[in-house]
Amino acid sequence: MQSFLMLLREHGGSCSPPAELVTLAGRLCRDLQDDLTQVQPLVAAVLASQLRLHLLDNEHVALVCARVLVQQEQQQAACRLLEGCRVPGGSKELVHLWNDIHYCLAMRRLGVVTLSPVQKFRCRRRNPPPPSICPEGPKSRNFPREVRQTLKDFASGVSTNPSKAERENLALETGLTAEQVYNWFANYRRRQRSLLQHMEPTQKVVSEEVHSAKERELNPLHPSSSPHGDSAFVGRPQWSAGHEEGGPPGSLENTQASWAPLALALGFPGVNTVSKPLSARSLSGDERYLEGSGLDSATLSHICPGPGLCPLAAGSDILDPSLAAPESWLMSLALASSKEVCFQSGQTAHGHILDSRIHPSDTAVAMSIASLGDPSPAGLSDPHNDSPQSVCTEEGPGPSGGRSEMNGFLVTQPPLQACEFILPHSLQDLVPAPSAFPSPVSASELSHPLTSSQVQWPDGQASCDAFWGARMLLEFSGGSWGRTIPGEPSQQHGRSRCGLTSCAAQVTELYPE
DNA sequence: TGTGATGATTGTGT
DNA sequence: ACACAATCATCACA
Repeated sequence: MQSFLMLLREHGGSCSPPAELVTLAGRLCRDLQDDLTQVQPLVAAVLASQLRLHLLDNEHVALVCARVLVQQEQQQAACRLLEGCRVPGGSKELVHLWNDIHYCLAMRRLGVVTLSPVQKFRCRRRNPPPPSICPEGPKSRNFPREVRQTLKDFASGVSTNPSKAERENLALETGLTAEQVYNWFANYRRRQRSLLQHMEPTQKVVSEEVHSAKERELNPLHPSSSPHGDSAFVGRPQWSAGHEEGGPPGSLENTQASWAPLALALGFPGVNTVSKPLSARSLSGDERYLEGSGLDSATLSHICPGPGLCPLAAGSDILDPSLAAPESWLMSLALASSKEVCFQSGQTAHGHILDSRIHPSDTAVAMSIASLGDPSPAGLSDPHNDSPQSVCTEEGPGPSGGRSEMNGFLVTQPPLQACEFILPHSLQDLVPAPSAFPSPVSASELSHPLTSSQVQWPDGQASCDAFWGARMLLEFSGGSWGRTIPGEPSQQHGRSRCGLTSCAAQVTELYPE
């Protein structure tokens, strides 16, 4: 201290201090910053010196001098000091002190001894730190819009529960830390759950449907098994337990596939089911396949010829026998394996064929709607115009140009490959495999949620498959699904996120020529 | 200024 | 290490 004071006197008249003097002042202030009484002579000498502006450019010197001024009730002088210094790169501690000074002034003005967090925040907003100590200016605490969009896209398209590797990738992609990515998804999951709880009525409708579907499986004669038993679902395809009677599962004539098992597989209540560890296996794949699909071995041999088809290779405890719908069961199966499952679930009442593929090992979600009847690049013409029975209804006006936006998802590339196998609802309903499928549209093209008006909803008599396709599109895009049936007071609607971890799905709705 | 959204932190349980 | 709930602090917006 003494040597510093001597050195300061020596160079007091010069226009710039030697580096040694500044370094010494900084070190003294850093070492003595917790003892303002001891450092007071230094502060007095610095503030009285012509070299003070140079010395105050040192963070520690400025901090100590401002603190001493505050201690002496000279808040305004402390603020002028902080405004006058030029600390390279700024200083968090100086900003902190700046804020503390203004909290103090605000408390005096308000006659209170403490400020609420909001009051502090508004105090900071009214008194932003000067560029001298915060050159970059106040920055938003929120992540940039693009970053949040990236995270949202991943959450709605791939998984709300990314693996460590996925989080690290996202961190690289967004410039966040892996911890921030982790926090974001934790908050996201929590807030989605909270949101769903607030949407209790909707959730209730869906869960009731799940319940009644299970009941119908157990007891086909149960009153609720009537397709018209629930006004909320009038006109909606229903699942019946046709395969329980030993026959093929659900022919189109007398049975319609169920939403409920699909909901289980797609992530309504079933998210946990699908995301359980895949290691535990108690049944062989064959056993599981038979048990889960409800299909007999003859049917199996008919539907399992395709390369890459996994069912017999993958048994897993994640499979819930209640997921008896072939589609949902296969989806579970695909998750249990690391291979691709491709299945085509049948033809709808309007001749629509829904093809679905699951690519568990792919982290991207791709999906497309294709029109085999219109393979032109235009692909954008509406294939549904030829289907007068199809109705496209919505709860309100969709976004302008919504239809064409939907068309934007119609595949414009020529069909590429043959489908690998067909899973009919019954052997009688077996539909000849289309010769080709289009390639999927990149997930990035689904970066915004679709609306109900942007997918083709089949009419109320159509098979579940077409509903499923439409709904999957909405859900994979992060949108909610909704459908109003003309003449019916109630709506079908819901919101869910696909719970397919590290899984990509392609849903292709095809129209035979 | 009130309010809802958002990011982070902490504590608990597995 | 992770999931989760509760909570806090911060922020944008009406």
